[in-house]
Amino acid sequence: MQPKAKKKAAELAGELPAELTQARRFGKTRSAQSGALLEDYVELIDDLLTSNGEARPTDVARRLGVSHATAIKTIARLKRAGLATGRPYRGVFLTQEGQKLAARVRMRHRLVVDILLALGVPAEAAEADAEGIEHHVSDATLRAFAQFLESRVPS
Amino acid sequence: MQPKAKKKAAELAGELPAELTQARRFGKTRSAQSGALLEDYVELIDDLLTSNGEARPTDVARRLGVSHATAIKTIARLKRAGLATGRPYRGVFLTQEGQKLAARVRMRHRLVVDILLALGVPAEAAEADAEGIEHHVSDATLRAFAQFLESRVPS
DNA sequence: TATCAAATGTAGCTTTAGCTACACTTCTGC
DNA sequence: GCAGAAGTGTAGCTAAAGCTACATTTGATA
Ligand SMILES: [Mn+2]
Ligand SMILES: [Mn+2]
Ligand SMILES: [Mn+2]
Ligand SMILES: [Mn+2]
Repeated sequence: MQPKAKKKAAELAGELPAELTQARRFGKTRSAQSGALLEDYVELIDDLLTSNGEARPTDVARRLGVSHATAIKTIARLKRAGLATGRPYRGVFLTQEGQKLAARVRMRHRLVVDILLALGVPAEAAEADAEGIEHHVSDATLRAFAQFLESRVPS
Repeated sequence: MQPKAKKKAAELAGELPAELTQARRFGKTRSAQSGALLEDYVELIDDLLTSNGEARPTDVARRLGVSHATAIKTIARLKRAGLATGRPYRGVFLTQEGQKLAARVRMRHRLVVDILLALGVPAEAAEADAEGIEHHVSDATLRAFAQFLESRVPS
């Protein structure tokens, strides 16, 4: 049904099929995406705990721009995932694991914003785009970003 | 329930509430994400049409690493959105709108990969991360990327 | 031309993420 | 101490994106 001549040649040459490579990349993107929401929640809850001493579902909801019912359901998912704790009507807290994740996520967020600014992206666009981009930056890419920023003349 | 003194001062100073700004950013990220899958499908279908002359659901599925049933359902969504056409058992094609989107998406994808490479990200990480990052790059950021690459010494 | 493998499509299930509407606590102010 | 507002939680809906299992169509080939 399809011409296979070239494909066979490539496989014989030891390359792994391009389709598999592409499928693996898309798969990585999908799993990064499935963690993105939890990352944002954890980062935000940590912010609220630091600045307010408490993190209430309503505050989380307002900052994210979703209904409080949605926020509460996602917070339940955080608890199931072992990232958060808290008793009914008593606010949300982070487990140790949640705190570790929050720290990593915040660091990565800052680094992404800094890179965008260094590339000349306007401040508001940098902040807005970083909110989505951050979840798709691998460790290897993160290292490259850090090194690039270090190697710059600091202002 | 919360101390409001500082907040009121900021509002009186003419700043719009930080919560709203943050909520708007998260909202942008959510809508970018909801378009991401369609963008990848359209780009991939265009690839297949160019290289094979046809785009079959099975090929789309294999390249994306999902089941053919999933691919078919998403392709139905593309048709509903006016991006694709095609009759049962006869392959998928792109509408004019779909072709225009594919062109934009491919250009943006290349630019993101190029920027990552320019920043010293290893090739495979650049390709993999770009697959997710691309969907969160605004026009303003895209312009900054293009300008940054132009202003480089070309090798 | 009849067969049969591959491709395509359909059905039905799960999880996630959003919403509105309603019910129940908590806490503040009087 | 109580009333009412604010916050929290639950129920029930939709749509997306994934899956497996099964049914149907196409088309290559014997
Ligand atoms: Mn984010
Ligand atoms: Mn963030
Ligand atoms: Mn992509
Ligand atoms: Mn792409």
